[in-house]
Amino acid sequence: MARAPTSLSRLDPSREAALRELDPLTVTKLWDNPCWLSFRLNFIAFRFNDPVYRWIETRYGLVRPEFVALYAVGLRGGVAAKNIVSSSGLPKNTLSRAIQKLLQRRLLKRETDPEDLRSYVLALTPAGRAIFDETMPMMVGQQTAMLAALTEAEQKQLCELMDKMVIASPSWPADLEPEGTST
Amino acid sequence: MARAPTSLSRLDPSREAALRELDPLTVTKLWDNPCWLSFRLNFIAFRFNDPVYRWIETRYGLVRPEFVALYAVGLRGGVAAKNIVSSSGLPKNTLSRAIQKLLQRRLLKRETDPEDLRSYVLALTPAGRAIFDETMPMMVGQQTAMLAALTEAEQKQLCELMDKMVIASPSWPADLEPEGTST
DNA sequence: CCTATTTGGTTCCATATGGAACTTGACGGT
DNA sequence: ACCGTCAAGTTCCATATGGAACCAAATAGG
Repeated sequence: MARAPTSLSRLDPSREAALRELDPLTVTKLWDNPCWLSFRLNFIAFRFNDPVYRWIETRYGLVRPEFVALYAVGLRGGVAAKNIVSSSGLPKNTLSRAIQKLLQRRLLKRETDPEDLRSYVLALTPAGRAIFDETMPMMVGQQTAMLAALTEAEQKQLCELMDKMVIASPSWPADLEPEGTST
Repeated sequence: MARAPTSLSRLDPSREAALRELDPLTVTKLWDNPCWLSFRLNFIAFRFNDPVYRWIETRYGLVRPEFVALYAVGLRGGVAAKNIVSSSGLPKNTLSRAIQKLLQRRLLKRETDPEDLRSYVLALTPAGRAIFDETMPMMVGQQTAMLAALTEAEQKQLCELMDKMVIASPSWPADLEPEGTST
């Protein structure tokens, strides 16, 4: 598979239009790149993340890791920082700071976990919940816009395919050998 | 669509296994999150980017924006910095620095573009090409591992669905209104 | 042509980031 | 009960990052 499976297959007019809109290098990365998966993932994710985080930043002054934390707690109250760390991939000190900021701004509250005195159980304050409730429709809206090119059935397919991958993810290599370090 | 279309549908054993492997908050973000698309994209992309960039960093001492530039030029020689900027979403000063570093290390060479004297045409040196040629199989390998959970047909489907989205991308909102700023 | 505006690339500087060390509590083995 | 190891969260500090100003060349428009 030297190029993406859909490399230069059909030259329909909508594709032509897209090619004209996009930078030539972007076109190469998307359609003439053996690593089509990662580039398309990053491309689509970026088109979501970038406007969404900019909106949140200008509207609430919340920087990305802060919103990550707020969103996580909004989605599932009672979590601890470590959960947010392992679900987000952000370093733990970055999240520690983000949580401090949210505590200062009274968007988050926390109390020590009686099960483990090192750990804290996090919850949204009403103010935090208000932000969560306001951002959610915006994010869903962006998602809907991005999925609009697909039919309902295709959206379901996409969801299920990603689902399969996610379920298989524990078996993916998380560390690549530094070369020839075979067992 | 209050949760992901595949929320808690089938409770097959492979899913059970995945649920046990993953942090409970990750599970919530993946399967009980109205914004399933963005989280799954980021999740899968992260599982690719993180090991790949760590490998490159430890092996060649190339940091992410540096490798982004090197890879871009490897994929399509003769591009300029601006192309890399617009295809990667990285800020232009970050890329300027990355390119400087690659020039110093003689992985990249450049000459002023006769068409536009402000601009430079970039190309890989043999040393740069060597790195490109070595990293490519590793990246393709990681991609293959990640796609292994899908059948050939499903891989094709996934590729085509992402293709459709990418083609539609120029019509997605790139800036979200700061609220109620209707036309 | 000459000026006004835009664009490719670089530089400046305040700030965010993340590795590593640290503190305190949990846990396993003896 | 005691010690070594590990894990949750914080702090330290060197470095990366990215907005904004900048320079030089291109392009537009009178």
